Amino acid sequence: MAQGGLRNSTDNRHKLSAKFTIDDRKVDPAFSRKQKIAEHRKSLPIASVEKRLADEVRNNDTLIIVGETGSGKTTQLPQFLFNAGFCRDGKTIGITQPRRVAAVTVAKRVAEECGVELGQRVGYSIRFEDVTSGSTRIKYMTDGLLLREALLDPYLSRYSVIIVDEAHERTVHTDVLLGLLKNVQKARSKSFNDCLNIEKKKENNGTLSDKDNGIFLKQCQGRKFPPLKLIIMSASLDARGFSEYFGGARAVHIQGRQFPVDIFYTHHAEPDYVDATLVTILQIHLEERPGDILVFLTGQEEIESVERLVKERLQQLPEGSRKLLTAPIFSALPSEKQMRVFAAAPAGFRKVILATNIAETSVTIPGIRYVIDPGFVKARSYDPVKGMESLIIVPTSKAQALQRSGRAGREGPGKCFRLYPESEFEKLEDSTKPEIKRCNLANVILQLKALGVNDILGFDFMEKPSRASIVKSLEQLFLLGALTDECKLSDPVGHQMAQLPLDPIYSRALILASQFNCLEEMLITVAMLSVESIFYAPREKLEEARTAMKCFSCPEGDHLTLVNVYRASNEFLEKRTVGLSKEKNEKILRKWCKENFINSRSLRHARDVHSQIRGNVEQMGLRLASCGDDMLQFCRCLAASFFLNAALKQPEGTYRALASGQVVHIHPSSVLFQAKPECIVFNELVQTNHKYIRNITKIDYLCLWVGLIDFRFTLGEKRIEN
DNA sequence: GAGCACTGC
Repeated sequence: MAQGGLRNSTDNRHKLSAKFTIDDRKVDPAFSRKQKIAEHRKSLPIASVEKRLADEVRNNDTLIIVGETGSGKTTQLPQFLFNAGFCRDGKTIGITQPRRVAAVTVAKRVAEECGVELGQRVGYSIRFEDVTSGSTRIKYMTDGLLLREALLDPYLSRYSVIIVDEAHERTVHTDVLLGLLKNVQKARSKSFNDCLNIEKKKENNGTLSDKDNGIFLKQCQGRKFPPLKLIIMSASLDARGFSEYFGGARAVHIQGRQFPVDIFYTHHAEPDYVDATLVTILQIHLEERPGDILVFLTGQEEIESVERLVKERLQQLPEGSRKLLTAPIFSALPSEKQMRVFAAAPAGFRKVILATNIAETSVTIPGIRYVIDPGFVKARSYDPVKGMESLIIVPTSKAQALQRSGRAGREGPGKCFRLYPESEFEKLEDSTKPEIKRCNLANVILQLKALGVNDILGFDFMEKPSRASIVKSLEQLFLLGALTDECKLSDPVGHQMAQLPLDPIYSRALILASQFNCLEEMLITVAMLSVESIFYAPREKLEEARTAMKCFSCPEGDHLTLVNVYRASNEFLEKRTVGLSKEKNEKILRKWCKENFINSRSLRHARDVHSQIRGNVEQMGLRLASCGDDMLQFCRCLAASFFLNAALKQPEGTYRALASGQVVHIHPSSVLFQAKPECIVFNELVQTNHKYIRNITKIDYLCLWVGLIDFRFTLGEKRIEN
């Protein structure tokens, strides 16, 4: 099997692959591809420790693996465990990823390496897409999806091993999952030991006490669960936190394969990092050897302004030095435009990619040799007292700076220019604050309650959110009717809300809408509110975009405007695409979106969410009716669901949010930006330059009270039932 | 007068 011996060093890898490239011409391409894959697998740093790793997993119920970039841990470890017999008895190895793309691409790669069809032995499962079957033994999935699975199968009984990958990113889902897995692991070992004891007793004297029987039935339901093996994989060098959390679990380190990256710092702090960025881009372009540049900026506005400035400065250079192309990338950019960053620059040209932190982890761009890191990031934080989120620009952490510089060493040696002095680097936080400590917890709490965790304040989080934050979210859930006076999930409202993959306030709106006879409209509304920016207005076509938006705009506000967009897209599809293939359909819809300045990725996502949620509410038996032209009915329902987000106009034209008393401004993207009605409900409050409220609908002041009374009535009803 | 990045049976 190991022909030519196992070689790990980078040099050998290059020699081997070069040799096989030449041989390709003579042999069957499929065969040579197989050979190449086999050689690649053997060359990975992790390959030489296959047996050791399998032993470690066999001997430790929990294992922390620190694997540097390029170690091959994500693709190889599940295969090693499969080969070592961890899937006997039809059990599955589950690997979670924070992002959908990663789950899909890794699963495809591993299926190919195993030489099996995707969805058979190797598969993936993400929202809207399940490519697994009864024979799937290696299953890649998003961490959010595994959390949802736990609602149905609290012991996660089909899994023998669960691998939590990219745990260092510390997303909310990862953190909740870690706490949950810790409990599942405990419960499964207990059930296993109890079963063993009971079986021993049976063998010895054939009698069982009632207590034993109770445990046997309750915990094992007639079968014993084998202990759950847990593997936490992280790319951060510090495994201590994970190890301590899992009771001093063993940690192993796997070397990576990265090319060296030289780090440069400035001598002094830069007063204007945008200007410093500009100077550095041009300096690299004029003085360094060929290779593309990746620049990390904080947001769309900054990216667009740097792009403009680069173009201006280039005009001042001699003609021969102007061969520099800019390519922006950020999440809200339509996919067609995002694709431009992946296209190679024409011969003689250098490409400079201006990116948000989307390029830190989510997308990998080939050809990068230089990274410019001004050292800032736009981050979300949450103030539980004000109930307000904010998006503010803050310095990166050390780990983030490291991740960014690593982007220059994917294909060869690179350089990273940090636009701050080395002394400043030392002052940075080691790692970014986990998301769970800076977001609204209503959703997390609802999920935990549904999983049977009643004492949220006592839940064993790796890093516990503040008491204030937990209490605020409990209060919000109570006000929405999801929790009873005893802080238990209410029946049926709380259980229904937990079942819906939506923000609790949206779930509540859907349940109310079935009583207001406008569930059809509310379904569309929450689907559209659940996705990122439906409208896309590039700076250079702002006027055109505004005109396009007017066609959909509804005087009542943004919610019904979104409904109009959704319905218009539906009508368009029904008229134009009868009998066309799915691909043609997609294409023609993308064209329609472009003409109407709508982000087709967002609309597509909203359509997926809509069809999923419609299935959910139908299953719950909610009444799917339309209010037709009776806008008042819809607005009353909005008022009743979003009463926590009501605001009143003040004499100066600003608004006061009723729940928190804060002064807020209508976001300029709202159709009501100029109309300024007296009484409104809003979808979200986010502080950027101002405290902005987004997605707003005008309501009658009376509606708000009627809504509140309706709400109290239903709450009262619920109490009586309880 | 303006939108970091992810995710959900």
